[in-house]
Amino acid sequence: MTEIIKKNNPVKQTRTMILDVSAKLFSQYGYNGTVIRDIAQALNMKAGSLYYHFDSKEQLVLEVLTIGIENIIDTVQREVAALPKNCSSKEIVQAATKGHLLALLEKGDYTSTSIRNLGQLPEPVQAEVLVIRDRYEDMWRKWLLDAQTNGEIKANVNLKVLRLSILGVLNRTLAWYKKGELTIEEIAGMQIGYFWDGVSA
Amino acid sequence: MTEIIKKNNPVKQTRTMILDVSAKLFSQYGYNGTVIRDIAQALNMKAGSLYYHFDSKEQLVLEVLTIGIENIIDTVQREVAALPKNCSSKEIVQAATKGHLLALLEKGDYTSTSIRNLGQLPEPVQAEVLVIRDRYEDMWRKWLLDAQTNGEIKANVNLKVLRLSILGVLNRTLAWYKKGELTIEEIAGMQIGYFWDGVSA
DNA sequence: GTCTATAAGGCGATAGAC
DNA sequence: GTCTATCGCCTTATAGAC
Repeated sequence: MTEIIKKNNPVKQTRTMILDVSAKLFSQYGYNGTVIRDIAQALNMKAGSLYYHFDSKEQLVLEVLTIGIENIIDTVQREVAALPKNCSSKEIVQAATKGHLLALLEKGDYTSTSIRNLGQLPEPVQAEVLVIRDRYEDMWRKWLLDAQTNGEIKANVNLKVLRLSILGVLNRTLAWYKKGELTIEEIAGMQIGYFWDGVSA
Repeated sequence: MTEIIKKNNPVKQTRTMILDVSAKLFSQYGYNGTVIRDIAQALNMKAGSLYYHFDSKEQLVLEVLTIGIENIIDTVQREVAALPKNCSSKEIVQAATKGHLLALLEKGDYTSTSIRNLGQLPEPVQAEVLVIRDRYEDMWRKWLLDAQTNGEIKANVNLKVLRLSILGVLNRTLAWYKKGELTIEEIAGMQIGYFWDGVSA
């Protein structure tokens, strides 16, 4: 089923390729649905060999998740940092949205596992991931609070529900996005547009 | 871990209690993370006994998922049917939203499995569930098209992205909803309010 | 209907050869 | 670094007693 990719990538380090394949399989079949033998087979290796690079399956998934979330944070921060000074809150939120979707949909194997299945992972993994995720949500808390403070967002809007709704829309995009139909920029523009300006005539 | 519930429910049929417990465990730990022994233990039964009621684990999860989606459809249709004639599209969408969240958050064990983990289930199960889910999405397609046709939704809004975004917000609510903070009606009102009228001042 | 017992195979992980 | 071989445990499912 899963093609063998090791021989086609003689440059990449084995450790990195194990992470890539693990991310892909975890993302597709879940943590409990992915077995060490599948990961090894996709790399044309034997199961036992992976334990030279990783202590356990649990450590492997934790590393995949950590890379995924930090990837989102980096991409979002880069998009926001590229904005001109004195831009509006809407522009910041739009840039953050684009960054979030870019990381999620283009390098999605690493990120989607934590979004779809965090609750099914071993407890210690959940705890570590939640620390990083909370750091990320703090960034959104700040942007939305700024927007309400400076008057761009109505005073009676519940910022917690708004933040969770925006991130909900973005994360759920994973469930239906198909490459080639709409660009990520187009989707980001529509999604924030609907929240910001509404859809009513 | 999971409490034993059989003796406390002498009335309910065993088959129904197996479904209830399975839904709860599948929803929490996923299909591959839930083992037959856990389901049996929660009912103070032995694993082998379940096979008197169900042919296989696969058939069991299929039944849970089918009940879940049909539960959403029924609840949504009831909420919409309770509206007065000649109501606006916004009222219909709001009622559907309330119904969706009611089914999802209050009887969520049955519904959340298919939303969180459909892609990780056995192929035949996925195929059957998608048929019912598509029937449900057709209802939303119609309501949103009506809304755009009668002028309530701006002509340039992409209805597909809007539908997937709305359902995305609703389904993702599972990931953060906590009983007691906000009522389901309040959340439904905010979420559709943000989409419909926007949040900008 | 539920039990005990067990089949038949899959799982994560380890040890030691190369 | 990767292999072979295997340990000990867990998994779904079945057979037959009660």
